[in-house]
Amino acid sequence: MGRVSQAQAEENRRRVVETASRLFKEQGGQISVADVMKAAGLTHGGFYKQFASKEALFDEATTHAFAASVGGTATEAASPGAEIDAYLSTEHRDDVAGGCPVAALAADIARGQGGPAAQHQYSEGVSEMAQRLATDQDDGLSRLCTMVGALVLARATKGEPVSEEILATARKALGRDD
Amino acid sequence: MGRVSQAQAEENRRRVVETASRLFKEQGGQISVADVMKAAGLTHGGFYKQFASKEALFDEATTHAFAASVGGTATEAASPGAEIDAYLSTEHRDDVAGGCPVAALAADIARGQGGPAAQHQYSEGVSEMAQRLATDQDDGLSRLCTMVGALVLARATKGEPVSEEILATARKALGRDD
DNA sequence: TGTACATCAGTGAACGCGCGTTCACTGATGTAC
DNA sequence: TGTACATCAGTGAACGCGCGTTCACTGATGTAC
Repeated sequence: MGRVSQAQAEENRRRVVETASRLFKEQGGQISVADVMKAAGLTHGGFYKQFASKEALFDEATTHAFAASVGGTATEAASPGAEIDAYLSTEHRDDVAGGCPVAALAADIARGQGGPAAQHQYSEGVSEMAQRLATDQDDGLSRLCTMVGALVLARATKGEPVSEEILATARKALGRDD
Repeated sequence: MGRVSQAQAEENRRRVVETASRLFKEQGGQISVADVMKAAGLTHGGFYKQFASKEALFDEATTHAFAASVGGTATEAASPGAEIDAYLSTEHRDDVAGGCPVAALAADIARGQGGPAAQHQYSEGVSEMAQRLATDQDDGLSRLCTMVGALVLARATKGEPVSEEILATARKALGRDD
């Protein structure tokens, strides 16, 4: 399998970043380069033709995750209230790979996975999301805390009854009725 | 260094669990058995004389972390309000190893680090902490979501101005003035 | 447009390293008498 | 109480394995003429 067209190479690269974005959210920095490449349909040998290091991939994956999040499900919601309902649904709880990067990447970012670039990217993402959630009475940050906290806790307690309780209570606290 | 007294052995074991509890909270499952043992002042060879596996240590460390949390700083607070202030302080943000296990272990528990026992333990811890935070108007779960979310986000954004903003906003949302 | 050749994305094997785990050994501890 | 011996917590070296990363090689792509 010799050289590949520039267009193909770019598409492969994009697919690697997108795959990495999903797998890093789902499994964190412990996912291996080989696993990411395999999931993207490639072998791991070519990885360093496209990326300087695993950390560099994490940085790009973080950027991608936030870009996809802003353009994705979150914004498509009909109303701000519907966005909250979607965020605090069992579907979102169960879809870590496709879900909110703020919630999924928090631990890895806090532990320094991916350089300062990723951390800054993350902080920007937090601020932007807070702005999107802002109302007349609230700057959005405290609503974001409740939403992220609820999602993180619901995921960690998944399988126990309290998991659904958490989502329901948070919805209520944010003005969505049961 | 031959055999050691039963009392000494028990104390060593306790120290390993306590050290592991701190290091797992701080660095998650990626901390190595050798690092934990070294931090406890032992060599890694003896580890399997005391524990069945790294996962078994994680389970015990989780139990220990919750026990220490209930008996620790959290409860010593003069009032429920003071507890919230302590929880949402920069000191707590910066002391992951000594801090709340609900916030620090969420990601690892969600990713299945440590068996079902650890996850159940964790869920119990969540419920207990929620009860402790309950008021007349609130069952405590939504307050817990806000607190955990704020702490997790403040840690992930540490070093950026938004980190302190998050803590302050959450304090305000929970009825603590600036 | 056609031909000759340089480029380089992707492959697959290999590297050093640190991991979780195992094991032969040590010698102070605990115990049987 | 004292002695002889079995126990076993801890040591340090070793194990197989998977990791991040490197590299020689391939051969279709891109380009110079």
